[in-house]
Order: sequence, then structure tokens, then C-alpha cells
Amino acid sequence: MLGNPTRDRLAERREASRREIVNAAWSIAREDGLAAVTLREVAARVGMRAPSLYTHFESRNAIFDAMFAQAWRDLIEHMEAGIREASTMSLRDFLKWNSRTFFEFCVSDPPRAQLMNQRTIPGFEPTPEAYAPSLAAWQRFREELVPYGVTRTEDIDLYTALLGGLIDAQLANDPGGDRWEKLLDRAVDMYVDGLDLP
Amino acid sequence: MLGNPTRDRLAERREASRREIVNAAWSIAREDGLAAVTLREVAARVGMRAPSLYTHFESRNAIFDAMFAQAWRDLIEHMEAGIREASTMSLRDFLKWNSRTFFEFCVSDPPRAQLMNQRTIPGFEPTPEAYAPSLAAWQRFREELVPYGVTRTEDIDLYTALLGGLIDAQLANDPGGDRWEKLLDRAVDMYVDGLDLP
DNA sequence: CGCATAATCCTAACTGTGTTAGGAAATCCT
DNA sequence: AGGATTTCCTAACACAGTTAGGATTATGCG
Repeated sequence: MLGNPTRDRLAERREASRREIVNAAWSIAREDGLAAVTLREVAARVGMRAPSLYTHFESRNAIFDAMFAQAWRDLIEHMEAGIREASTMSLRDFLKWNSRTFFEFCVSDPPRAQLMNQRTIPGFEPTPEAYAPSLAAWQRFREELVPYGVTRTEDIDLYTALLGGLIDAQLANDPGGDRWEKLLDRAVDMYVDGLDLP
Repeated sequence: MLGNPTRDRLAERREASRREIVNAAWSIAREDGLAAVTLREVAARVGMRAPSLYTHFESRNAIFDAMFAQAWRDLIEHMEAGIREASTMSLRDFLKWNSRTFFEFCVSDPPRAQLMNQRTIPGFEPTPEAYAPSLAAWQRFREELVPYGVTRTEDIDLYTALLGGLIDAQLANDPGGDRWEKLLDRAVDMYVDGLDLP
């Protein structure tokens, strides 16, 4: 069997359409917020009519699902692109890098951050499949902390809550500004100083 | 002038209707979430039809506005009901009480907490009037910290972000549980230890 | 008490949004 | 080329927020 070039062509075409639709949704979200991502608007952007989107996605939420998964995959990529050898950094420096990198990823695209971390879309709940990259990111982060002796779930819970709180506050109260960004290093110092490590 | 008892009667009747509508909205929210607060459902609960609600509220968002203001007023009351003489408590103890009280207020009614602190309703933005109790609560908290020498905005910002992050995480990931509740005292200790006080 | 006015409620209709169903057009495969 | 599959369209539906016009009820005044 030489394979099915035509089948690949079909799959690629299908994937291209889905990507085009998701990209249109991101564009709308960035312009007018997640709520403005209506099927009619998305369809118009890709030169279709709303019901035609159902050929490619099961529902409006399915589009958000794809966006959710993509956002988390982008974050993973983003973190890996800037990764440095964890073993050559102190825990403090690592967390300062990690917190700043994640913070900037979020504030650079508020609708994306909202989709990833907040519940701004009524009725939308990521499917287990879309949630996988999110879990992967969390798992990855957890593994990166092991060499530092940070292994307890509550330690990680506290860190993520702290960082999440700073990001949410920044996005909600000072969009485009740096009021909570300025607190990042201090927050990390506070956190690391409070760790009970062996 | 002896006043206008009939005018008061009218105002009271009007206020009673508004209260009944807002209460119906809270009931729906607690049962099925904020998104389920539709005008048709609210109206049905108070024995009306949806368009009739416009006699009492300018819009659906106006109902949310009233709910928002009420939630924050309730919080103020709640905090005052449990208030103890701040001057007789250490900062640490005060913040442990404050964080726990606020945390419990939030987790005891998730839709209320979401309305107060998150953006789960597309298009809803509290009016300055409704926002006033929220500002008052923040101002009040700020004043309570002064005797402890905590006066810098960034100190308060860090605390509220930390507490907000814990609450959001609890509500989103462990509703009804105590995974992040367990971290409260530790978080406060971490915070207080990291304060740079004179 | 009766009448006028204001308040309160209803119905019909409109616009917008997500979705379904049936069918036409385009593309792919043999 | 013909058949099957994919992709798109239109019409229609249900639901939600809202407006407009009118009916009903409550209030105020002489």
C-alpha cells in the first residue's frame, strides 16, 4: 500500500477549515471579547453561513473547546521556548522566571487567559480531551519542582492560587497596566521564604 | 406637613416588588447558576411575564446590578457582625479571621461570589452606584489595617490577590470541599511574615 | 364615592443567537 | 463519467432580551 495521498489531502483540507474557523474565533475574541464569538460572526469571517460551521464543529462550545486546548498547548510551547536548565537555577529564580513568563503569557492575550482560567462563557466546560493539555502543563510544572524538593500538592496549590490571583486582579482591574505585575517578584519571595523544605 | 403615608406605602410596595424580583433571581442562581437567571424564569417565579419586569428594572443587567450591590452590602454586614476589636488582635490573628470570614462568605454561596468577583455574565458591568458598596468594603478593610502600620496599596493588593486566588481555586476546582481552605492560615502566615513593617 | 391619573401588568412582535433538517453544489474516488 | 462523500446553503425552530401598545389595577383628589 502506497498510502492514500488523496485521503491526506482531504484530512488536510478538513484540518485547514477547522483551523481557519478557530482563528476567526480568536480574532473576534481579541477585538470584542469572548462573548462576541457568535456563530454568525465566525461564519461571516470565513465566508460561510452559521449552520455550515456544524460540518466542522459539533457546537459553538466545541469551537471553544478547540480554542481552550490550543491555548494550553500554546502555553506549553511558550514555557518550553523559554525554558532553561532547571538544575542550574535556584528555586527562587526558577519561580520568578516561571511566574513572570506565565503572567506575561496571560496579560498579552486577555481573552485567551479568560478562556483558560476563568468561567466567562456560560455553559462552557472543557471536555476531558481539551483539558488534557491543561493537565499536562500542570504535571510538567509539578515535575520541574521535584528536583527542588517541592513535592506536596498543597505547596503547588498555594503557588498556583497566588499566581492566579495576581493575574486575575491584573486583568480585571488594571488591563494594560502593571499594578499587580509589579508584585510578582515579591510574591515569589514571599512564597519561597514560606516554604518548609528539607 | 404630616408626610404622605400613601406615598410611603407606594414606595414600600415598589420596593417590595423589586426585592421579590431580586430574591427570585438569587433563587434561580443558587439552583442552576447565574446564566439560568433569564427574565422569563424570574418573571414566572414572581407570577409575572418577562416584559413586566421592565416596570421595575431597566434591563436584565439592572437586576444583576441590584444583586451585585446587595451582595457587597451583605458582605459588609457579615464582616461587621463578626468584627472584634481590631486593636486587641495581632495583625496575624486579624488577617486569619478576615481571610477565613471572607472565604467562608464566598464558598457558602458560589453564584454570589461569582457575581461579586468574577466576570461570568457577558456584558454585565456593575454601575458606579452598585460598585459603591464594593469600594466601601475595600476602604473599610484598608482602614482596619492602618493601626497595624499596613498602609501601602501594594501590600493590600498582594493580600487581596492571594485571598482571591484561593477562593477562585476552591470554587472552580473543589466546590464543597476544603482543598484550598486548608491553605488559608498558611497563606496568611506567609503573607504576614513577608510584610516589611516598621 | 366617582373620576382622573399613575402604576402595573399583559400580549404581540421584533431582533439576535444556537441549532436542526433537508437539499443543492462541490469534491473526491473508482 | 458516475456514484459517494463532503461541504455548503436555506428555511425553520426554540429561546432569550427587549420594545410598544393597550388593558387592568391601584392611588390620589375633589
